[in-house]
Amino acid sequence: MKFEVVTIKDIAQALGISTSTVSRALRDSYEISPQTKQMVLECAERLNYRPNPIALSLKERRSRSIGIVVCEIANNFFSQVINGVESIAYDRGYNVIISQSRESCEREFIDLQYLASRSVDGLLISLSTETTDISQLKTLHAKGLPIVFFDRISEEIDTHKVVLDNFKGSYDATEHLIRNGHHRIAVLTNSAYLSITSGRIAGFKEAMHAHGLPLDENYIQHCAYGGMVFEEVEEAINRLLSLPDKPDAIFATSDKLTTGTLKTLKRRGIHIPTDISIVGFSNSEIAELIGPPLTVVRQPAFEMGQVATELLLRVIESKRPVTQFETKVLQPELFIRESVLQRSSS
Amino acid sequence: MKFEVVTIKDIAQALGISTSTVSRALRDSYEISPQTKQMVLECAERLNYRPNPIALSLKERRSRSIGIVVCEIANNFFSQVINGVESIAYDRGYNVIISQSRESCEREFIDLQYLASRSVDGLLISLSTETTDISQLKTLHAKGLPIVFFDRISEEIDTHKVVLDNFKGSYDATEHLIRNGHHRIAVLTNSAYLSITSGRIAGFKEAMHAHGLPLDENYIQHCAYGGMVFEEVEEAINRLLSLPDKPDAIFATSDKLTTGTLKTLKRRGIHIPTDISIVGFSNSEIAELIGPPLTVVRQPAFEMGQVATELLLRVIESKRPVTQFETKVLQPELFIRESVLQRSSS
DNA sequence: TTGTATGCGTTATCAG
DNA sequence: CTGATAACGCATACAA
Repeated sequence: MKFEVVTIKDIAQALGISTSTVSRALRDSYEISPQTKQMVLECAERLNYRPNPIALSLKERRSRSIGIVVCEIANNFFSQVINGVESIAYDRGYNVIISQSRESCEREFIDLQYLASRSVDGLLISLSTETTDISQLKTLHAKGLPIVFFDRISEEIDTHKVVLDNFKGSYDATEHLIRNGHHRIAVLTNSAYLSITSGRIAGFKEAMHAHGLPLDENYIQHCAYGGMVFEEVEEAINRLLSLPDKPDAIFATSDKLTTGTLKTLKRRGIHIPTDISIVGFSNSEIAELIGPPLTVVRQPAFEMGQVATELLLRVIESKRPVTQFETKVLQPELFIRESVLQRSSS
Repeated sequence: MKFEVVTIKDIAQALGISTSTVSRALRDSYEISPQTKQMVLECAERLNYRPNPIALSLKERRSRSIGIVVCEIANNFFSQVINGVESIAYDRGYNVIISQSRESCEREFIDLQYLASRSVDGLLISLSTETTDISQLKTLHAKGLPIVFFDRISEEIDTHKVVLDNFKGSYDATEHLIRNGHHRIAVLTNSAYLSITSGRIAGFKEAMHAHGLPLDENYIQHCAYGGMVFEEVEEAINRLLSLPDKPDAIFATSDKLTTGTLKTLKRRGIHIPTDISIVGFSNSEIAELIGPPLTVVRQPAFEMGQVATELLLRVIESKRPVTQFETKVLQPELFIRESVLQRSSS
């Protein structure tokens, strides 16, 4: 009951020639006569022949496919990255195999194992929140698997990286709040172990410092699962709102955290920006649809996917082992909208 | 520079036994002595042996992977479906290969070709808006590839199908608007060629009819790309709002169309529900975050993915060709919220 | 209980 | 110019 497929052998048989001749004719080898080529091509067309990539992969030890591991595809930032990846990969004849870690290092481990065994020619990865041990990636990389990190990177592996200027994104967002008269700015951010977190916190702190504002560590809340679990956001916000000196603005440092913040505030009946001002990293349409259109830090996700893929394919297709690696830094953009209350500036 | 992998041969060599013995030991065959098994297993562990699925696929003509084609992953409905699919597939030892058609039949064609050549053991598909010719799918199905349609199906192929009760979803949504005193209800819907569209329109019409309300075809607007192109939604809404007898409510029949509607209204400064009431199919959080939380028809997307996968695996793993196919109908749920203005009922 | 030989679809090498 | 053969990694029918 398996479905029969036309192979090179069928063509050979139909034409009474050898498989090697067929193979060469199909690959347009110079050592095949025009007539034979013609004949084979026609027959292949007629029988609706399709080369079997599995057999090819086995033989060539390459699959013309690249793997991408993200924490979640139901996240605008990552789905935009994937679109960017596909836009480049398809043009270059590569297929993209998508895996989600769902922020679990266990799932990430399984995904990687699968992709590796699936003979992907290269790997794009943005680490899961949980990941602390990247020995598996190191092993794969050491074995020669080209890897490009994007967004959530690891410094422990020397390879191409594509990141956002997290510091600047946060600095700008924070400064925007400060300029509008906010002093008690809270930050909702990812696990401190994620590469993106430190830059984002540093940008925030630096902006506060530059404007002579005090820092209160209670105003910095981490969400272990980056907001994938809604309750953690809710609890973090609740902690912030029950501080003796309640914040007058919240800065959420990721798409998911921004959404979670909005959801929590909505549920609690807290109005933006009259009750509290909000700014967040966000690539989703939500930002535009929320009460007053939300001021957001927009990440060039599509471009990040493209750049990462370009780098990866460059490594994959280079003859010699690549030893010089770059870290590309992309610039986020602050879209200023009405979600920040303009107070009398101090 | 390719990365060397441990094969069954390496184990055999290391142990001075034959590859077949190793193979059998690894598969825990009854004809291998416990000592040998032990030895092989230990050695495999030590050498970090990983079976090569490519070789397996080639040999067994199966890949233990299933393909899923959706129009877009950046769509909550579909990403939830995918999560449902993965939840079942992983437990049963199958991997899921995700493809997006981006509502283009050309991309869909390429995706299918890829998945088929990739020897997926089965296929889950929700057709693209553009697709009218399903001969490729028919061919694949005729060749024995198990296929399960979900959401956007085709009646032209006799196989398992999982759909939503589109009629009921629309009927309920429309009736909810009517009960709140709305008479001039407009519908924003997908291409008439999509399987889901007719049921959704029929449910709307039937509700209107049951409540003795007149039908005006001008109130029914189709979006050729189902809202994937924002402009088409904008234009459709503009057409509706410039009708001599402006609608007092809009019913959007898909996640994407609901979002597009909200975005357009926001941009035009039209307020919900004071200026116009809105109800829509939606699985995204947006519904909860929008101005007044939006009344929505929620589709059991995760469940749909699960059910479709169960059916597909049943076909894949059945020994005899399956001839009896079912069509499962899942029930949507109407979440009533404040997005509909309560008028004095007529 | 274990080893040998064959084939899955393809291409590369080596002979003609 | 074309054909036979081996090899990619694995499982299995057959032999021992």
